[in-house]
Amino acid sequence: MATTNAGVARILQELADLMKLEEGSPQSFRVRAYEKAVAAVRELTTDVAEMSQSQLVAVGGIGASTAKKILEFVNTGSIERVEKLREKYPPEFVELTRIPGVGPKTAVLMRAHLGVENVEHLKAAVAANKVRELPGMGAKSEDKIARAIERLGLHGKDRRTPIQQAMPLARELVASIEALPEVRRATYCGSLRRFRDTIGDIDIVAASTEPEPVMEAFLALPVVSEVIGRGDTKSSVLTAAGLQIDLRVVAPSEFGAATLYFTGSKQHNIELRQRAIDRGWTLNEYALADAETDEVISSRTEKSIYEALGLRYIAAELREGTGEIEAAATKALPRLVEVGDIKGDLHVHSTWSGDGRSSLDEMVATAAARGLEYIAITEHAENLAINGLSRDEVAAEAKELDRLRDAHPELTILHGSELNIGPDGGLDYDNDLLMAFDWCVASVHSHFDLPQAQQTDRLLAAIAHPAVNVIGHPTGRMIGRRPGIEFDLDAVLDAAADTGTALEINCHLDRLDLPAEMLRHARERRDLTFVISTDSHHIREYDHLQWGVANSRRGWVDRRQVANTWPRDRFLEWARLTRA
DNA sequence: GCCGTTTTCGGCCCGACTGTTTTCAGTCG
Repeated sequence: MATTNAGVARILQELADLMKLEEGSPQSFRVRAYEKAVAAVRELTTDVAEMSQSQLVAVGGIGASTAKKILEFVNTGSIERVEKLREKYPPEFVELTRIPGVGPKTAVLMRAHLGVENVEHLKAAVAANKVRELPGMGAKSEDKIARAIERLGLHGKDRRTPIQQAMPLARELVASIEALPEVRRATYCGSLRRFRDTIGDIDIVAASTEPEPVMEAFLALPVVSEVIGRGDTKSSVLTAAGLQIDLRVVAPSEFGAATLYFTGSKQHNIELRQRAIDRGWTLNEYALADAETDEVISSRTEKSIYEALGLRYIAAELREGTGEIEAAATKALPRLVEVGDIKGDLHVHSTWSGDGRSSLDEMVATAAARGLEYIAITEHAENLAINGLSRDEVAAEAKELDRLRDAHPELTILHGSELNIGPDGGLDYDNDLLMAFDWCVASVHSHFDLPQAQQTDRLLAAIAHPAVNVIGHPTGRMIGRRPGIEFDLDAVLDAAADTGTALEINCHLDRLDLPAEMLRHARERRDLTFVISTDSHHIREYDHLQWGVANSRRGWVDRRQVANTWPRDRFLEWARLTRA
C-alpha cells in the first residue's frame, strides 16, 4: 500500500500525542508545531508520497525536521522517533490521557507516584483513594476521573475504537485491497458498515478466485504490526494502536451472502435465518440454500437474498434487529436520506471564526461549486472566548456577504451565527441583533457537567427563543473522549416540535450528534424537523456530509423531515416562519 | 518545531472557568 496523506497525518498526530507526554504539556511549542503539520498534511491536495524534501518544506507548517520525518515514513514505513516514544509510552498508557481530567502531566504524575500504567491500574488507584493524595489532585478530581471512566466505558483491554479513527483506516484498507488485480470487489462490514459510533474491530470481505496472493498482500500492508492468525480465506492482524483487522476472502458468487453475514448485527442475522428456516431454507455466510437439496437460492448480492426472503433491501445502517425486518416485510421502511438529497448546508464557519481554516470566499465558492442551493454562514458568537465574533465583526461580515451574494447569484447565502447556550440558557448579543440574523444555530460549548434538570432547562430556553432555528450538536459529546450532556430527551423533543425548532445532525465523525440512538428514539414522531449540517471549518469538511447522512440513516430519519433536503423556496419559507 | 526576520534567535493567540491551589493544570471552540 502506498503511503497516503491520511497515513502520514495519523503518524504525525501520534508523534504529537507522544510528545505531549514527553514534554509534559499539550501547549508545548513542539507539540503545537507537529499539530500544525498534521493539519497541513490533511489539507494538502497533492500526494505526500510523491513530494520531495524541498516541496514538503515549502508547505506552510512543515519545516525541515518534519519533512525529514515524513520522508522517513514514506521510505521505511516508520519513524524512529515515534518507535522510541512508543516504547516509553505504550498505547495502554497513552489511553489514560483520553479520560477527561487526565492530561499528560497527570498521567506522568500517576505513573511516577502510583505506578499507574493503564486504565485498570487507575481504576484500582481510584478505588483505593490514592489519586486524591497526589499533589494538585483532590477528592473532586478523583471522583471526576472515576465517573469519566465509568461513562466512557473504558475498561482497558476490551476497549472500542471511535469511528473517527476506524473509518478512514478502513476506507484506506479497502481501497488498497480493491486495487489488487486478483480482487473483484471488497468492502468493510461489521459494526463499521452499520455505522456504529465505536467499533470493536474492522472486518473486510473481498471477492476473489485467488485468495492466496490477496492474503499475502494484506499481511504485507504497512499498517500491520502483528499477525494474529493467517489462513487461506481468513487472516487477522493488529495495528500498532492495537486495533484488530480481519480479512475474509470469498468467491465472487458468495460475496452477497458473506457481506450480509459479516455485517450483522447478530440479532439481524438471527431473525433473517429464522425467516429462511420458516421457508425450508438455510442461510449462512456462503448462501441462502434449500435445506433439503442444498440447492443455492441466492448468494451473489445482498439485495437478491433479501428479495428471496420476501423483504425490501435493508440498508446496513438499519440492521440492528430493532424492527427493520418487520418493516421491510410490510414495506414500512423509512425513506432514508442519500447524500444527493441534500440541497443546503446550514452550519458553516470561515476564518472569521477563530477556529475556521478556510476563508469566507473559499467556503462560499466551494459551496457554490458543489451545487448547493443555499448555505448559512454561522460563525462563533461573542461569548465563546477567542473564536467568537464581536458585534462590529458581525456587521463587517454582513457586508462581505453582500459582496459574495453578487458574485454567486445562484447560491442563497444566509447570514447566520452559531450562538452559545449559557449555563442558564442565555444567548449571545442582544435580541435586536439576534433577530437581524437570517439563521441561528444555538449550541452548548461549555458547562458539560451540570445536573440533568439544569441541562434540560438550558436547552428548553434556547429552543423557546424566537431567533433560534436549530440546536447544534445537541448533546455536545465527543465520541470516545467526552460523554454528552445529560438531559430529558422527551422534554426537548416535545419543545422542539412545539416551537418548530430543528435539531441538528452534526456530520463530524467525532460528534455524530444527535446520536443515532436518540434519533431512533424519535423515529415514530412526524412532528420533528432535522437539519444535517457539516459544521465545516475548512472546504474539505463539506465532504463530511456523508457521515451525517449515514448517521441519520442509522437513526431511521425519514428524508421528508430533513429541512435541508427541501428545495430552496420551501426551505426559505419555513426558515422565515420559524423565526417569529 | 516553525517562521521570519530588524536574518540564525525569539516569539509562538488568549480569555474564562473549574478545581485545586497560592501558581497551575485542564478544558472549551
